[in-house]
Amino acid sequence: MFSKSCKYAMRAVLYLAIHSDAEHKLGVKETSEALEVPGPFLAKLLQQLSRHHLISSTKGPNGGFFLSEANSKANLRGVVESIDGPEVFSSCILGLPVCSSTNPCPLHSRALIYRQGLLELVEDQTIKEVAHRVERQELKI
Amino acid sequence: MFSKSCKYAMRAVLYLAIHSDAEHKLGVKETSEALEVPGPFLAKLLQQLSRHHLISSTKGPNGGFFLSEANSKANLRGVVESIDGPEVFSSCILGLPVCSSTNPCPLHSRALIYRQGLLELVEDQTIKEVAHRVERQELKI
DNA sequence: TTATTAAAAGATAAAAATATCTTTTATTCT
DNA sequence: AGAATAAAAGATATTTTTATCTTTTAATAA
Repeated sequence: MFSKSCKYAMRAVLYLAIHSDAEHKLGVKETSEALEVPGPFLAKLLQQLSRHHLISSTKGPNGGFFLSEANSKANLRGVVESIDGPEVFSSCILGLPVCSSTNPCPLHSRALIYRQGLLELVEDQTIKEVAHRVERQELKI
Repeated sequence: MFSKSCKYAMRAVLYLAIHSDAEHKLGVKETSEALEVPGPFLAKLLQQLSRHHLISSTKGPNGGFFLSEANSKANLRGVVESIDGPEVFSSCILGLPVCSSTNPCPLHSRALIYRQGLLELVEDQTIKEVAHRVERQELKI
């Protein structure tokens, strides 16, 4: 499914959505400890997300990572595509290099449906909305 | 999604379903060349499938891999679970070690739906049925 | 029963993903 | 301006996955 990196990234983004804003930034250390993921590795992922403008960051004292208003109004699709690449939503389920409706693998049409579900999963709610649900329902991330 | 190994395995099983039976067994070489996958690597996968009785094999002259009638009446789920493990259909989409309906991650309920689709994809037709479609519609594998 | 064939098993290697460590750069505060 | 802080960037290490190679075992056929 999604790579370990991608899962770390999604969880980190949700954590930032809940615990950070432009006035309260979070360091890698706090975030990685809260999520129990390797700190230096998460740092790389957050840097990558920041470069792609999916999260925000500043250096120096009181600096750190955070979600801007704009960031939190986006959905998780961008995060997934930034880490695992856009192909996760389109690549052939049998791994064929070319597989399309005109030239399909035997599972193609069914795979389309399943894949649509996957896309909706990360696309039909904003990060902010997911984060709110986590808070209201005390969900784990 | 599925690992490269798993994709190779599914394609090989379909290839065997089409081109082999108890009287016409196929060697690793022919199969790997037809599918353009690394031979020694495919050999390992086929051995594993054979150990799990998802495909059949015999040694010696005229030996090789093939699908028995029983093998081809099964579906692809067993193949996937044999290679990637049963967790592919149940593990948390965010990678949380525990994630259930009583203790869900924020994407849990939606992930259930998508995952159901994935399961149906490999479960609701027999290998034989898929193979027939490949032949009738000249699909690639 | 001997030679041959092909899978099974075991050992090794290469590549990719995951994880860590060090140095540099930007920012803030004193 | 200088010290401190934290991300950015770069280099390195470990683990897992993917791939290959060699030896052994089982089966067939001559």
